[in-house]
Amino acid sequence: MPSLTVENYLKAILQLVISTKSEWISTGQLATTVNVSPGSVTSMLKTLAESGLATYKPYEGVSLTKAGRNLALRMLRRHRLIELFLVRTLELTWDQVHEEAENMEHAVSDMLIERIDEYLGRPEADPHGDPIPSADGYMRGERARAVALSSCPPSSRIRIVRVLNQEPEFLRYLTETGLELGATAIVEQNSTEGGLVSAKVGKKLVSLGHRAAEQLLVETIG
Amino acid sequence: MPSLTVENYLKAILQLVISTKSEWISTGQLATTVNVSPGSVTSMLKTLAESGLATYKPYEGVSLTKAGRNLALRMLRRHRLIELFLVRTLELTWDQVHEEAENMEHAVSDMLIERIDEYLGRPEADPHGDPIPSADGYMRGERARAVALSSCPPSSRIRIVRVLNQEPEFLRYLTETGLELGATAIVEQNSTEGGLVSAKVGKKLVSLGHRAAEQLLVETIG
DNA sequence: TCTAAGATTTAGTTTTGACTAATCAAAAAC
DNA sequence: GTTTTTGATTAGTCAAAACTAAATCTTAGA
Repeated sequence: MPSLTVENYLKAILQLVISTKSEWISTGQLATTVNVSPGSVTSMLKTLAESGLATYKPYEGVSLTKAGRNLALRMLRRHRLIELFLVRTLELTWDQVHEEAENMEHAVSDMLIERIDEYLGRPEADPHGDPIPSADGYMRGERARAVALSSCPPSSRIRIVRVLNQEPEFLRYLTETGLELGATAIVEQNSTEGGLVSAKVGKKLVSLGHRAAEQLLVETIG
Repeated sequence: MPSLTVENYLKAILQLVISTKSEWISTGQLATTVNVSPGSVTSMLKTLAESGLATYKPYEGVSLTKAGRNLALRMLRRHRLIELFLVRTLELTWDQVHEEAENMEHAVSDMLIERIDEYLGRPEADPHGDPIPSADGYMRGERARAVALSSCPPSSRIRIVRVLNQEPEFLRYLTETGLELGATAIVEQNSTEGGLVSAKVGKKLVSLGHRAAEQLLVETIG
């Protein structure tokens, strides 16, 4: 039975693999994302390697083994199902559930997760649009069609399908401006120079920094 | 922020205080209930005393301070609300929820517990009939009127209001025989010598050992 | 009152996962 | 092709919480 700490490392590695689109993750990257000193990461990587959960090459980085990847996917599945469950039953908002799920994901049984999945009707995505891995470790579509809002030219008609940044403040800002999941908008302006994207959401004109617009994945419609 | 381990010790102490009706708990009792060696308990008791959560007298035992008692009550509250929440939303059975709540109780925020309490309509008891402490640390009625089934004379009409033993096998046995929470029955026989209590539940005659009958708290009716 | 049994405490280890500081490798800059 | 900078690893500590075995206290029995 892997410890909570091991579970968190594996999840972090997988998330970096996905977001950087590279198999190998450096010690430093991992140290920042799990918020721990580089030395601690090195020693954990040896532990993971010994348990057959990861492959570790000194000075090169880590990559997940099949077993490690499965465990990481399992954590992602738990996390996302729990998030959706809390939204559906207790009507928590999308900015409240990430933190909560972060803790709960280590404390529930497989049976409970299965029940939650059933209760929710085998959903495909969590409240931020993140896809939910299936029980057998398959991640149904990383939303192939979705692109970052920051890459949409003016006058694109778009629908928000996923938000990568889960910081509560950011999400609350999106809620305020009407940029919720599923909301549609028309890009008005997108200047790399100005570092700014603006879009019409309903009657309001909303502006976002380029950095923020990268965190919003959208589908073009119409 | 108290560790998961500290939370468990405090909860165990409080439960022993309640069940033995004595303020002071011995090292040995505690060691058995938290399933740890006596030496480990001694050192934890010193830790608890240092944090102001308990009073420790060598060779005499522990008792909880106000702070320790409040923390323990908070854990009981969490545990019991989570149990009921799982039964209500996911339709888990009363024999499944104890173990689950045991893990989850350490992993949820106060906000979440508050939400669950609200969602459930501020319930008074969990699926086993155990009373739920209020948020301000008050335990509404330890069911003053309830008595053990083992103490009921023949021909008493009774209703089951609480089950002390939460082992899944025991609870499943009760479910099978119809001795669920709220069920009514008539005591047929209760012989201390034979060490056996039998009662009519609906049309069935059910027999229990004395030890088991002590775990069922009932109200007399009619 | 003394002693033996039973419970409790102490002392010393172990494991896990973190830290810092020092060293070492690799990449970049000159 | 050195040198510098950056990043990674090692070595040594620390804290929490468990363990075992030895020592000590309490108490009940003789």
